[in-house]
Amino acid sequence: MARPRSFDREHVLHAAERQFRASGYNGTSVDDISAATGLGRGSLYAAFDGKHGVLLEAMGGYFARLGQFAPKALAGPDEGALDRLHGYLLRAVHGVPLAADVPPAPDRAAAACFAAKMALELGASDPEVERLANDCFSVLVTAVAECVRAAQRNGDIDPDADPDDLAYLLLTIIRGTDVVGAYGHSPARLTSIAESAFALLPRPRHR
Amino acid sequence: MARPRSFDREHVLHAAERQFRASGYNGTSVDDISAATGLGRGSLYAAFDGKHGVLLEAMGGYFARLGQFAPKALAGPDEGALDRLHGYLLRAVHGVPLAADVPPAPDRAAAACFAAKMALELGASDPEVERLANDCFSVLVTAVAECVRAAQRNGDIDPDADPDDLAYLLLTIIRGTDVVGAYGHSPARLTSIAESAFALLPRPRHR
DNA sequence: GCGGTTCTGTACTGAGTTGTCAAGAAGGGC
DNA sequence: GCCCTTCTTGACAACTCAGTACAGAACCGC
Repeated sequence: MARPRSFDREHVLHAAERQFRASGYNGTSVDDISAATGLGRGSLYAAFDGKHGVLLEAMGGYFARLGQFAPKALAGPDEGALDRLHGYLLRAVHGVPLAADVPPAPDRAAAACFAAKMALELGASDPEVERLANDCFSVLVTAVAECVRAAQRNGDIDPDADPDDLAYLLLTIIRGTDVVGAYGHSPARLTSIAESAFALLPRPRHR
Repeated sequence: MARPRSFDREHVLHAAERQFRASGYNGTSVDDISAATGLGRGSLYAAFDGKHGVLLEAMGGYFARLGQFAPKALAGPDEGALDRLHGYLLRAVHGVPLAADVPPAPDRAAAACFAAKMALELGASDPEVERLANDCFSVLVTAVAECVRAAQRNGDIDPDADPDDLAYLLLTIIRGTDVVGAYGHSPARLTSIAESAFALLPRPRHR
């Protein structure tokens, strides 16, 4: 029996995420968020807990999104595992889109993994962000490692290789393209890096 | 016939670099720089051109430092090239030190490549920084590619592999560890990533 | 349609920010 | 030892920022 909220919480967090990813945390003011979301300051402070609260919740939403889409892109039958890995790698080096159906931002630095950008900007001075960011990374590592195991079962990747080590390495490469992309390199260069990485995957020895 | 400058320009840029790398660009105020360098505001604005000018000059110094030390670590006779590459990789994943004789910062995010941090934080909105950062990257890619070529001549790396592609990939991995390190992963994990990458280098096919 | 509760927008405060300026200090040439 | 030039210092004004408080609007149940 009270006035209902007039905004969509997820939509607001989405807009905030876009802003943070475009301008960084310290480069974004509450007024920027207010303008991007259309919400007044009062509502922002009531619904979230100020700027930092918005960041944490936006990162939480990002984490949930990753946890939903990455496994979906990588999980499946053993036969297609290597192909899925290939496709994932090729897509991932071009950034993380805001939503599944929109292309990543044209500015590659703004398309970089939200968690990566925040973790690198805020560093160890913000343990909450560091942990959330690491959670995002772990979800991806787990999904990739599972896909590697599937490819191994199918005889496409050397069974002696450690799937977790391989997953860490692949994710490190993907995060690296966030940085290399920020230097202004062309998408073609990033694709080339992805292909080089894929070509070096350890194949089974015989046959 | 005028009063000489009482501070060492390089020393000031060094302190500013440390500050920027620790707190990011937007997270660093002119007062922070002033405190870190011991210089007053007036001197800062006279000697450099405000905060942004200090950043550009600090990045210039960083670039010069890279251009001097990275080739020194990687260049040499063909025989030891693979070993040098291995050693470089193992060191690089733990960050870029402020000077050759000091260890990288304990906070891995603050030890990340200066250029990488600034490029990712400021993105395409600051073309000068983007270009300077890319210059830093290019110096490293060139040095690594040259070392790969030396290893190829020595029969330690598959001669069919493209040394430039390999160098891009290796540098992407190193930059990736800047991000993964910022997530809070242990140095041991970063070392393990470096070793995995090294193990996947394409070796010559027959013997 | 009325009351009560919650949401919304805006104005305000105090702290922190950048860039400038003027007055004083310091050193070299003569 | 004096003068001129440059450097240095600290203070200043204008502005932006984060967070708060208050007044008004909207909606639900009855």
